[in-house]
Amino acid sequence: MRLSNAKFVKQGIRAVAARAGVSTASVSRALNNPDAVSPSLRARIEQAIDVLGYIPHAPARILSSRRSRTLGAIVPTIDNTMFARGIASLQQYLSSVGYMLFLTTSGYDLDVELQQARNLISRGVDGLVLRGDCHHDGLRKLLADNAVPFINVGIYQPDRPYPCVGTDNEAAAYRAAAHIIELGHRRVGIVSALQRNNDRASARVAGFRRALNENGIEFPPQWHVEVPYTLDDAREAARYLLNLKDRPTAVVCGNDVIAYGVLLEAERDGFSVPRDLSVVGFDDLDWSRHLRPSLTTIHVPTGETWQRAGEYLVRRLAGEQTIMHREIDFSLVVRESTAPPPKSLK
Amino acid sequence: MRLSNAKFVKQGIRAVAARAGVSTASVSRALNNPDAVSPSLRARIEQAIDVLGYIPHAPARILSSRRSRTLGAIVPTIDNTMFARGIASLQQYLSSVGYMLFLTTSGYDLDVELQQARNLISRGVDGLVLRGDCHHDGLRKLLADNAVPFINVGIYQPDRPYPCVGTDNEAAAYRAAAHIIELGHRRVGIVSALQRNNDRASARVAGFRRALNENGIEFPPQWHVEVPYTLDDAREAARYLLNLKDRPTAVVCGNDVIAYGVLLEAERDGFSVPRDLSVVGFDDLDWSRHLRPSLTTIHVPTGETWQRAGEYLVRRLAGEQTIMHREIDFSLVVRESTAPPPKSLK
DNA sequence: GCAGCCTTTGAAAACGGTTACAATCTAGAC
DNA sequence: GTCTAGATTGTAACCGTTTTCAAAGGCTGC
Repeated sequence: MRLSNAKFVKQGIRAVAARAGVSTASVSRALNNPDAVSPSLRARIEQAIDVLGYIPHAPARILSSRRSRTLGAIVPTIDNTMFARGIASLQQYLSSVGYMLFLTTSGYDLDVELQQARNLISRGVDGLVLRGDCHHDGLRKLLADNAVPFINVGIYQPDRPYPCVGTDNEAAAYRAAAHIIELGHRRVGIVSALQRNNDRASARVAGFRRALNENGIEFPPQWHVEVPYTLDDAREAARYLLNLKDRPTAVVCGNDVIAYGVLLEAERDGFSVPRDLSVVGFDDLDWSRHLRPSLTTIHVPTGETWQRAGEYLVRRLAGEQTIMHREIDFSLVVRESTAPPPKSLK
Repeated sequence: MRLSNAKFVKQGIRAVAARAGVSTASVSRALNNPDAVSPSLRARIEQAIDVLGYIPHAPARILSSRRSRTLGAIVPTIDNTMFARGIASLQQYLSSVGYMLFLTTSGYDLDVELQQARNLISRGVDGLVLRGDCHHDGLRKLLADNAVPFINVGIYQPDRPYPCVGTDNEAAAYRAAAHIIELGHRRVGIVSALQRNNDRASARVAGFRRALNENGIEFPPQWHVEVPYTLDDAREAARYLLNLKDRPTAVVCGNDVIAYGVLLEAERDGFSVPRDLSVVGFDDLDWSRHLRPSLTTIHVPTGETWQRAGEYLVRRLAGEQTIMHREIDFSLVVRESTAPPPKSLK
């Protein structure tokens, strides 16, 4: 049997309304648009809310209003300083504007990414933050079909029809390699992250290679190694490169973790950096300037990048003007790990 | 005007039902409890879902069923390897059992933590994962009032009436200090994390001190320094300790990042570790074994800890038997950064 | 004192699912 | 062939909000 008598309502907005002697509509208004109710009513409602310890039920709110004030983010993994950093900034920004963040991970698997996107859309997110522009076709269709705003973060691709914000990885990598070349190196190895399903990693490799090409530098294929995101793998790659009978005098790395691994292994094998070998990283993690030798690397403002991604979506959802492609500047930070090549190997 | 003719329903479960020629109840059943509908019906429904690209609307589902299959987690920050690790494990586990995770951060602020909890409860989470047992009184009340299951992770407190899972930080710290004492050190400095609103950090300090006390070792107050979670601060603390005219011969650290800072600064100031100074860390981060000298530290199985926290809540929500206090074993990992004290300073 | 306009408030219909309950159908027991 | 228990399906109320629409109330200017 349905109880229609308000006195019996024990919780929810109806209880607040009953207690304050107003309608549910007024309570809702007092919550969402305080200026729309008279001060006296508002005071009564606020008191009732306090007394009852009323907490609005977000799912009901979302169901009714068709807006969740929640964004979704899909990153390959949060167990990577760069992503953790970015997510932290994004979350902080979103919470400052009253939004929440639903965070999921894909493990660099495009199918999983699609699945997670479906999940998030099902959850009612207002928009999606994605990493890079390497996605499943089904994901693009899904986003289009459901009219979900999204942005690709960590890349800069002004020619593509999708919104993005990030640094131009290709150009940054080019800059890193150019630095090495300017120092006089002609024998340059590359240790990159895995390129599969990782357009950021591939763009960096492309940048390295373009710099070598444009300077007429030969690049034997065995001087390029791909490794996962662990120190052990990076060390192994370094060991391999350094023990080649025709070894490179410099190594450009896909990220700082790899560079650190190369640094460690070089020292272990008796090479002095930068005297015998120059090493360049990419990302400029916190500890890179503390290393001995400190690491020459590309500084990428991760926090800013992710915050801007959030800003883009929030503004778009508010119907404001937005910029589709936003470039975030990188910078080359020259520290101790790079120097001219040893005379003997020049 | 209300459209009652099913043919006009364009989306949602009613559209699927119309297309498959069944009731919404059957569609719901096919989705949530496939065995409850006949195979033929199920097939028809699944086909309709496919054709329409139907995605269930989670908020409606939550509203109606009063269950969200979502947990909330509040951590101080995700910009800390240990938390990132833990969250990653938790999330992976939850997704394997069909749960989602709402992640928020408190920045070590109890008021913010309370606010975030309110936020998460409002979002309809089925349970909450909290860090430690240092909470706002309002949070305890909130959890009790709303009957929200929760668990304190990263600590082990069998005497408290709240569920928890984690290592016994006090005992682990005791073990670390005992190792130093066993090596013969009598002059031991402590560089801990900030203890304010961080019961994990305080428990570690307590463990260090108990070990010193029980061995009758004097501990001048100026040998204890507290620092935030950055390399710079740790280095500054080390500089201070090492330049004391009466300097310690060993430093036990609240975590590996601090220990790394101490290592760096010691080397910079011309001290050789472990010959002139022994250093012990806590956490055993990935890179700790790669350092030179590699770091003696307490290994804490973070991933397992957080996964168990998830398991606890999931089981509890399923009405299964659960263990309220679960201890996760730590272990002392002895590496190169510890040795007997120099004879001259013994 | 009254018409007309704004502001404030309330009644009730959505929003998109789940689920209690009832209705129907099937098969086995007698 | 009838009866009954069990399996399958449908009907419709309900979850807790928002929001449309209309009604009521308060002012202004005449």
